Amino acid sequence: MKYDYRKIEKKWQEKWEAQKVFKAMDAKAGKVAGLKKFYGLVEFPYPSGEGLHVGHPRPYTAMDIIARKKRMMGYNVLFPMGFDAFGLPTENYAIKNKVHPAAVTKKNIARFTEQLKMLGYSFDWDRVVDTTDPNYYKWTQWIFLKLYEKGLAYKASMPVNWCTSCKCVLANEEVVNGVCERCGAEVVRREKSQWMLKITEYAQRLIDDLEGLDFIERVKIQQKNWIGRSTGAEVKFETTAGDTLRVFTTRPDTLFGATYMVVSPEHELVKKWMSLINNADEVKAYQEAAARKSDFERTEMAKDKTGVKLDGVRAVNPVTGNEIPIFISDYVLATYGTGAIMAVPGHDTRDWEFAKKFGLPIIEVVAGGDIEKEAFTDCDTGVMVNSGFLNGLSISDAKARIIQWLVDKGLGEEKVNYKLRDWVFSRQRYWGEPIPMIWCEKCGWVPVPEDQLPLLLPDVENYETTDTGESPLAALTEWTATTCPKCGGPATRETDTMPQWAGSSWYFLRYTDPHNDKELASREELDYWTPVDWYNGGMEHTTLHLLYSRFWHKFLYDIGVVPTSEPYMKRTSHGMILGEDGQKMSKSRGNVINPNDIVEEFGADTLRLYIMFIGDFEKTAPWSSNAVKGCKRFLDRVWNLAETRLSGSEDYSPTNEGAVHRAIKKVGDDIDNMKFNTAIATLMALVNEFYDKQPSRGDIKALLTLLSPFAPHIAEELWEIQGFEGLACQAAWPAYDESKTLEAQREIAVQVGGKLKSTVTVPNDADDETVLAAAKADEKISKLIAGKEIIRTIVVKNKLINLIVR
RNA sequence: GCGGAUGUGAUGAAAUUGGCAGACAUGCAGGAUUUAGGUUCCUGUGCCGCAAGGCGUAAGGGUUCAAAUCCCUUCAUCCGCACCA
Repeated sequence: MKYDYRKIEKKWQEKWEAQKVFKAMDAKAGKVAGLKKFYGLVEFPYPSGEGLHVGHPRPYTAMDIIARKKRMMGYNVLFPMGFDAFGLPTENYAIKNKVHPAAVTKKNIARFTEQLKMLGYSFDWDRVVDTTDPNYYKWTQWIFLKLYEKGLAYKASMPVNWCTSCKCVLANEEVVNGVCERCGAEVVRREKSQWMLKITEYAQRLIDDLEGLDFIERVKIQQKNWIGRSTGAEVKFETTAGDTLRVFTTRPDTLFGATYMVVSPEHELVKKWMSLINNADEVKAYQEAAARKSDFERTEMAKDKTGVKLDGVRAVNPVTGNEIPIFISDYVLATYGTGAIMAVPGHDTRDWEFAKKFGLPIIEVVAGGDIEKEAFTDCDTGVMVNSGFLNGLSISDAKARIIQWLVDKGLGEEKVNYKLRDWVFSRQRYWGEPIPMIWCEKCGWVPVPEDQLPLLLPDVENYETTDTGESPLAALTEWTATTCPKCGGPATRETDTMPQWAGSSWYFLRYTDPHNDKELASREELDYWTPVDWYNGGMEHTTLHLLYSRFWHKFLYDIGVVPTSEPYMKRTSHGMILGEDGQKMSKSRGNVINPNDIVEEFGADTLRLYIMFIGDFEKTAPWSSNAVKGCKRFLDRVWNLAETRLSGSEDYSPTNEGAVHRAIKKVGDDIDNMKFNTAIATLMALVNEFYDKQPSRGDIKALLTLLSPFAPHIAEELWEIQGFEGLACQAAWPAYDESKTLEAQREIAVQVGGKLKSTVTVPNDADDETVLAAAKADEKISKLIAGKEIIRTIVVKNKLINLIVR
């Protein structure tokens, strides 16, 4: 009989579904059954119109293998799937084709579901979550109201990132190299009134709590870098205008070397000082030029420092008492620190460049470098000079000393600063969760009462965005016009919607209790299932979704909704799949691989196997059509071994026993460590072994059990042919006997003077004397050491012997 | 510039963490069976050499009985952040 993967795969997918084999038990049932729980999570996809990409199966198959193994080990496993369906591509498609985004979404989800089922994933399909479902986004809105209630959501007018193509604002995290993360269009700065979430309030906890988590190191590092904690001091400088200019510095020790100051072009004090400034026209021109530039342009110009001196206002260095000039310049960012710096050209590269260009004095306050040539920025060596009471101190002592001095004089304090900024949370688009807020002239912003949630997204005629920076919802006057929940007077609704990242910030909680209409999930289910034991997802979400969802989770923990302060115990990340040409897959390059084609030609089991065999799970890997064939060939070989029912007992055969035990150990360990490629190599080697030495019925049973997480359909079919009990996917994961994994005879490498010269075979765990005797008896070795004295012998048990001769 | 990685056959990659480099697969070569062909099964395949043997993990140096693995220098590639005070 032929290995008819089309028939087999469909047959078993239907059986699994009909029998609800992968349904997770709820908390109560799980506790009654006395099972340990395992919550394995993959990032739910955005259901795009293109359908499943070949990149999707990599993380999904990996976690599917892990989930399947956990079930076989007797865990109550929650392995859910859902759809992150709000977002721009669907909206843009809807605009272009004059259909409702909800209809497009429905169609896309149906397609994705079909494709995911085609690959045989063991998702619990009864728990599907769709972020655009009002029963779901009701709770997304509810969380927003809670954030507002606790003062963590606020509306503020500020310069924000504006995507010129999407025509909406972007969060900081969504701007990559000055362009829009999603569409690649230019991002410019616009002053807009936006809903903001105070993620900065959680900055320190988001860093600190990484400590106890089993996240891959690069995720931790990237999050820490993004949050960007730095410690230093805030220092107050009096100005001749009679006010105070505050700066943040990480080098308060260099205060004596501050010879001028720089404020960002947007700094509020500049407006205040304008009447005192003699060169106001020049200053204004510089401000306008800066405002016109995009962030990208501003950084591009960075190499060449520009700026204008504020003629008429000066600051006073608090330690020296000297009056020093103030400049405005692009190189100081309005959004970091206080938007102003004290410039220490002797010990900061940027200040040094600026001082050179403008002919400002450069004073050495830390000895050890040559400030004539360049700024001396080393913080570890060097001794304070030209610094009054700091002279002779080390940098770290000087920091402590000056901070104490500043505190005593009321001129400053120790300060921690973060690069992280608050999360811009409004989008001027249609296809997102409406922000449940109402503007009342009398009462200000008033939240939509909880019992009126969900605030449904109304139907509109036209989803087209406007360049005015308003959401399409703004045109719906009959929807926006409402009454104030507080005073009953006329009021208008907020017309912006939430960003794509809102729905995904808590979806993993909903999976634990997806049909609950009383709360976002019951506390019992949350207590049982959370935190997520293992979450795999893309590196590109490290400073977006992953950070946002940790923030929301911490907030929900603080208000007592969830039982843990962190959502995910373990985070791993997969590498990207490139095209055969080694380039990123894209339609324009024509190197896109469609999973449907592979399944059609080779079957889902082959695709699953190949995508895991392709290489190190964490690394990017190019697609190879040839290697796919190799995996199909392997499954054909498996099929040939077991296509007719074997007779005999279910014991391992004496000849294969060692290999089987070794395979059980290796495959199990490899799955736990996501080394799927070597796990599959082990299975291939085992099959090769079985071609050499006739396997018993028990050998085949072991093979099918180990294979079933990787290639579940063929394993199930052969399991049935062999007449083994139940389903392969419900079989117990086999145990191995350590003593049986060892071979009776060992081949030992024999080195002379550290170079491999021969090998000898000795019994397992042979003692040093036996090995030495065997080595000396070896023909090649005896020749080599003849007439020489062995001055040293090194034996590594079961591995090698090294003879040092003279 | 800062931070993080990575560099092994023709190709994708292994190497129990300092102990026989190249498992497993692809490709290629030869053979067998079958015979109209992305069939199956053997065998070979790091490089030089007829061989004995020698040389090999980006390059160079070091530590060690022993280095792909540890240390130093250099080069290359990738990723993240980027005037962050």
